[in-house]
Amino acid sequence: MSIELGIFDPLIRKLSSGNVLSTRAIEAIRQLPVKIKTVTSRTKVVDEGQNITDCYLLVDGYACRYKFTATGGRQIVSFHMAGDILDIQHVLFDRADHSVKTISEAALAVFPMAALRNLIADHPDVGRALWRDCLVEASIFREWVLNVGRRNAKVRIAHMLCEFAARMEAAGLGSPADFTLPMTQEDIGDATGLTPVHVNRMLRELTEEGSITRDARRIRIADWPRMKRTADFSPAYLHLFDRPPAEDGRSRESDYAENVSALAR
Amino acid sequence: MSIELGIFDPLIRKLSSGNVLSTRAIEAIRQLPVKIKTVTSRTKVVDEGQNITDCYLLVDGYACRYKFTATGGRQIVSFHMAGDILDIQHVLFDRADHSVKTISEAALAVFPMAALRNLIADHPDVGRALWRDCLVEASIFREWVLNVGRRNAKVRIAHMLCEFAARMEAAGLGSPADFTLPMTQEDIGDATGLTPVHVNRMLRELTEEGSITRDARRIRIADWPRMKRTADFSPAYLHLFDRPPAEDGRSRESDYAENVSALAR
DNA sequence: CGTCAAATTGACAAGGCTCAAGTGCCGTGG
DNA sequence: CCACGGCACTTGAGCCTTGTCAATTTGACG
Repeated sequence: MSIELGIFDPLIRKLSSGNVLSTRAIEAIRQLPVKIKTVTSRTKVVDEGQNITDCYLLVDGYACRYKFTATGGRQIVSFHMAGDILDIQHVLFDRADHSVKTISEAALAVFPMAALRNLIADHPDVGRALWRDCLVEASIFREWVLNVGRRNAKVRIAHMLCEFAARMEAAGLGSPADFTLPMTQEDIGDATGLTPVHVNRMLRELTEEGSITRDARRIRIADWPRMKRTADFSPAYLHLFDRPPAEDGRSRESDYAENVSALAR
Repeated sequence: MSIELGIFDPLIRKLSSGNVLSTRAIEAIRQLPVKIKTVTSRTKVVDEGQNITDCYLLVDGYACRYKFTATGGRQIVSFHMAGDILDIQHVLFDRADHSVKTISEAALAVFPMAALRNLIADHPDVGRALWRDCLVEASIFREWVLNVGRRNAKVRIAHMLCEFAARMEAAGLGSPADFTLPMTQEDIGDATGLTPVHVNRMLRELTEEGSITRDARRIRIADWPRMKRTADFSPAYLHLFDRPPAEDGRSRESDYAENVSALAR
């Protein structure tokens, strides 16, 4: 993939699902004054407490957001992939309430937050699309609270893997049949509130059951229907196939994609 | 409190913090065509999977949002108080991904979601304020993931109580010295991912240490500084005292309240 | 071929859950 | 006014899921 050409395509793709973006707005996004930065794995992008002036769009690779307890426990609160803005909340906040780092080699598009604010002021539909994206993220956070709060270790890990796979497919980065997931077992533990040791035990069980396969430190979902069942996973909360709500009283009849993948079933 | 007069005041108060709302916008909010509904405790307001056409503003009392696992485990993902819109995400979603119910007697202001959409289209500052409010909520969800994922039972419960107290003070509903919290021990368990039995044991410990007092099924925070310490609670993630970010390149010098309460320290 | 991070495995400990049996408070009906 | 019923709260005993600690193996890469 040529980085120069399609930097904003995954973002635009995402913002256009569940929303209608004007071609003017799409053009304005493409005109954002970006610099491309390529970084190694485990590079910190945002630091908790920091004042934010730049906006980071993940163009390639993977990242996560995380927080710490006073005793040093780390909790990953979300994973990110191409097309995700890593610090969108700083459009309206001045200070970071959590940190962000890459979990693989990654390419980032950096531009001034002020440019994004101006773009939103000129194009309300972009603001609406970004707001919607934040609402999807909030829905995912709710599911994570449920996941960590009420599911046991195996289900919890399986659910996290399913969600990541579903989001990757939705982002056009692969199909569940042949996923390889980028995170380490420690990352999985930090995301699910478990120790890496116990993650390892549960991954072994999932492997023995035939739900996943593992080689070269990469996890692959081998049996999606089975995995989905053990994971208690139903992707409605990702709002991937929602229609845009009617703008006002009138209901809007669009040729909205009935393109419901295997994931949604 | 006269319900007829001040229905929207807590909401407007909240939206005006960290944002500048025009007087026109405030007037438009006050003109929303509402019906007041008073309901008993444990009344369902929104049901998962439901199509949403109405918007519910909590005027008085308390509510929570929750989800279930396949095995029937309930997880509360947030608590709400006067001034909170209970289903704001349905401005942009057509389908509820979780349920909402009251946890006390409550008064609700109901109006068509379409009216809110029109209001936002006419007043971008209202949209921005609501977006910001959703971002604060997302930040709270992140903290809950951390809380449930990485803190032990006692700290977890203490943290949840501190957060609720801080939000109540910010909403003008009392000061930490004399809070009474509305939720049952089962609610606390469902919010923290614990069983009610274990919640009871931890509350006893917190009581014996002098952090809280309890009578007539109400919990009161007795020693705020101590409680804050055991809870690992620092309220930055609530974004209560953030300044509004500069709209564009220019930095904005407003007489923004330096009114930092005991909670922030 | 040495180094380092990630993964793996075992033995043991413990935090939190389950089950079970109460107690206390409060509203309701007789 | 009192008895009853229901719900929330309490408490104890034993178990189980997950954590802790420690040692070892594997794989990637210079």
